[in-house]
Order: sequence, then C-alpha cells, then structure tokens
Amino acid sequence: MPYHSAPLDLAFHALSDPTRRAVISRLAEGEASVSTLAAPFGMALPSFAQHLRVLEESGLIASEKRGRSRWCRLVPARFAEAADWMEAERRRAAERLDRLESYLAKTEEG
Amino acid sequence: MPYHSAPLDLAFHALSDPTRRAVISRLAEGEASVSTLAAPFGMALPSFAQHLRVLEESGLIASEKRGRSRWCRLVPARFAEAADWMEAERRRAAERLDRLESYLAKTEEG
DNA sequence: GCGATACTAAGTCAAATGCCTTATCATTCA
DNA sequence: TGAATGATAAGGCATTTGACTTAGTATCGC
Repeated sequence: MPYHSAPLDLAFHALSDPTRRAVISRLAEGEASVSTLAAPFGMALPSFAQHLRVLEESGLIASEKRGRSRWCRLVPARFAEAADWMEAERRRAAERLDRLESYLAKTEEG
Repeated sequence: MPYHSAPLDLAFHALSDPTRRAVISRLAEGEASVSTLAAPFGMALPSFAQHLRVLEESGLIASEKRGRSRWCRLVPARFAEAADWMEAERRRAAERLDRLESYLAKTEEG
C-alpha cells in the first residue's frame, strides 16, 4: 500500500518535487504536450513521464492523447483543495496570534 | 543524498503526510509538547518524533527543550512561503482562464 | 509501406520513508 | 538517592521513490 493516498497527501507529495512544480508553473500558462514539457529538463523521457504520472494520479493535472502526442493541462479544482487547506491553516494561526496580542495588550493596560 | 532539499521541496514533502498536517493544525492553536502532540496518534513515540523532525527540518515548526519536555510551535514564515507559491500559481492559472474566456467572448462577438 | 517521432512498458538500482523495538540519556519528584 | 517520566539514539525491515536503460507500441509524413 502506498504511504500517500488521501487527496491532500497526493497533492502535496506531487508538489514536493521541483521538476513537478515547474511543470505546474508551465501548465498554468496553458496546455502542453509531454515532450514540450520535458524539453527544459535534462532527464530521460521515461523518467520525466513518471513525474507526470505522479501529477496526474494526484489529480493536479489531467491529460489526453491526441494523435501520437499526449497533452497535459492543470486541474484547478484539486490544486485549489491544497491551496485552500494552506490558507485555512495560515488564517487560523494568524487569528490565534491576533488573540494573543490583544490579550497581552489588555494585560499590560490593566 | 536526500531527494528534497530546497525550502519548498522540504515544506511540501513535510505537508504530504496526514500525521504531519494534523500536527500543523494542532500547532496553529498554540505551542505544545511532544507527548501532547503525539497522544492522538496510535504510534510509538520514536516514530512520531521522526515526523516532528521532518517538520522541523522543513522549517515549518521550531522547538525548544524546557526541562524534560520539548515544546513545539509553528513558524509562520516558512509556512507562508509555501502558501504564497500556491496562491501565485493559482492566480496565474485563473488569469489565463480569464484571458481565454474574454478572447472567446470577443471571437463570438466579432 | 517505412522510417521517424512520441510515448509507454518493463526491469534495474541506490537511496529515502515510515514504521517498529530496544536501549539510553536527562530531568523531576517522592 | 532512586524511580518514574519525556524524549532521543540506534538499528531493523518492508515499501516507495527517482533515476536509468532497453525494448515496444502507435501515429504521422513521405
């Protein structure tokens, strides 16, 4: 059984690699074929294809075969799940710090 | 040599595990000791401590020994780096879709 | 059809991950 | 002082990861 299985597990794992983040960045500009995506990386194509597979299994990207090329695109929904989790936690921590701060201010005042 | 080394690599890798995300969530409410953090997880303490080590090496949390307990807290700055990256990419993708949409609207109109 | 192009499948390998147990260190408190 | 507590060190083991090479499939253009 894989160590990562829940959507957020898969998404964050996919994002933990610089090659895969670069692919995400590229795809934010629009769809692209596998070889086009692979070109900037000094990596054998099968190795690169595995990164795409990780991204696709995470749901962050989707792909479709057209002729002999495979075209990849971002899937904003799954990306948003991960981003939303981060924003929610960030806010929770920030709000706690705000409460702490105002508590300290009140203590000093009193 | 570790596969993950850059700050974002380490941060996203740290977040790819549900135990570690739960720790982050807990710490968003305030600092806590190692055993307090470990309590909800049916896991040997050394195993749990390794998760904390991953989190600390990623810079997402910091810790300090007080007496025989170690107290952990969030480090918002590192967390923000990862969250900011996600927000930036999300916006880039959204803006592209906006451009695409207005292009299509103009085409239909013309 | 035939060669070139674009992937994909299959197998190898070193290293990392995640869990465990056992043993040890450090601090607190009776 | 000496036992209990909180954490850490050390080592083991199955699985996963990330890279490679070699070989195969499917499509396109001549």
